[in-house]
Amino acid sequence: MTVDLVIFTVRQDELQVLLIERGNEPYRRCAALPGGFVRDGETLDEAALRELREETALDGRKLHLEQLHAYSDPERDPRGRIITVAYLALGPDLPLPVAGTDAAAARWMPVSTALGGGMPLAFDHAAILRDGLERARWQLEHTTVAAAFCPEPFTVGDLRRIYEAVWGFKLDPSNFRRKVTRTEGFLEPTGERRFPEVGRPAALYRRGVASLLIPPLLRSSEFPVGR
Amino acid sequence: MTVDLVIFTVRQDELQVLLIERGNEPYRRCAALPGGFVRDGETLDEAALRELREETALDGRKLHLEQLHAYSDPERDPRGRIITVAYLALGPDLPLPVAGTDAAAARWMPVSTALGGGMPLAFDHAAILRDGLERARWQLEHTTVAAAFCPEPFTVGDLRRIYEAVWGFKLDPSNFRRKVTRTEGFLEPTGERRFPEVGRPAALYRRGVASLLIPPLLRSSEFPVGR
DNA sequence: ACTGGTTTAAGTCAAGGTGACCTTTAGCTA
DNA sequence: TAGCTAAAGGTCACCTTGACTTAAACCAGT
Repeated sequence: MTVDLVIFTVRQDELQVLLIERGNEPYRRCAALPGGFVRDGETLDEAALRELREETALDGRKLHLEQLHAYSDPERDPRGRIITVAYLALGPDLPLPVAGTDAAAARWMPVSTALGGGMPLAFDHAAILRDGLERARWQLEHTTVAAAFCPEPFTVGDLRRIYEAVWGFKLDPSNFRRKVTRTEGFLEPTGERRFPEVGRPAALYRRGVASLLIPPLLRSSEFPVGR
Repeated sequence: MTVDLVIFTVRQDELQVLLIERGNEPYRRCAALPGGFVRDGETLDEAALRELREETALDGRKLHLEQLHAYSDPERDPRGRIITVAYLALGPDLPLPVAGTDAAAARWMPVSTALGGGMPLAFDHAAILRDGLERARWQLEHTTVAAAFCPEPFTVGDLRRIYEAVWGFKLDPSNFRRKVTRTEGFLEPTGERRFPEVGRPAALYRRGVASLLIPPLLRSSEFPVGR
């Protein structure tokens, strides 16, 4: 029984996933999702938080963490029948530990690269990653978790770039602003402003108390093709 | 490692759940969700289908079946640490097996009764049932699974009564019809009609190919209170 | 054959959200 | 000062929604 983590962040306007290089067989030196065996007396949530700490040195309290799915194909692990429960974690672009620690093999990688086929992932981790991506896109549409990607405080533009990175297409800045600012509890104004290199200063916000987006952010029947 | 099944149906305009009476310790003679241990070489999906067959004699191919959540509290089973993966199954009001079989202890029971506290459920099955109910309500709003509750062919009124039973409040028949008939791929007309005891005959439909409701069925910000 | 009851089906309309687009504001830089 | 950029705010046609009304189709009772 193991847990595996699909940890997403947005860096350089691109959705990235945290991968480790496996140090042991099977799939030694192959890229994989962080994870490991569940210990006795531990819940799955606790195991996911522990692996997060051990393998990536990220602070789980700063991340949105939710159970994704259980994977149980008897052939999924050559060592034998090992069921894994995958977790989805969303968080801001956090610093990774420097070399020398357990988690030194952890790397951020664009999701498009990881799924591109150039470097296969260990086990069924590619399928898990695809499921995680699908869930994340759905969550952005129907909940306010997108704010979990933004280090506080953040601007409406920061939030919009999260959506654009995860969904893979541009949004109208004006309509996006109207939508998120009118959604009660999505954004909590701080009163502060951020002065960028160029352009008008932007108001800064914190995450609000709302968690559901009703109605969803997009009402169009389909995402643009080729996303 | 076990699987447990939250099997919902709508009978007598009420959402009901399939419960069994446990024959073994622990929680002997107590009501519980059907389920059992996963066998070697079996996926979780296969185990769920097998338990469905063994314990309820329902045909899994006629049901909508999806993974719900994994429950892992070390204290959830007095026999020791047993992780269970819960499945949600939605189906029409199917006949249950007669006495004499393995599944004779299976009974449909209104969800409101099962969660009412009058008869506690075994293990953490009350919490699992609550999660299943929440998921089912969400699914009805955002997908077309409600049709899985209806034996084919069915009428728009049949479908509306499903929503009313699961959500626990009345819907405007006229607006409901407009919504579902305009949703491409939700309903597939058969050309037939059903002649009820009283009232105008209703057109009969089959399930369409669509699976997502975009936008969701309700756009109101909240369900009526006290649902 | 008519009337009343019941359910399906279709129509009306004001209110409000959406998507596309435009204008103004506020800061920086050359 | 002009020019650039991004934020912030405004306009408007179109569509959906929710509440409501009207018509249609069938049955039962008189």
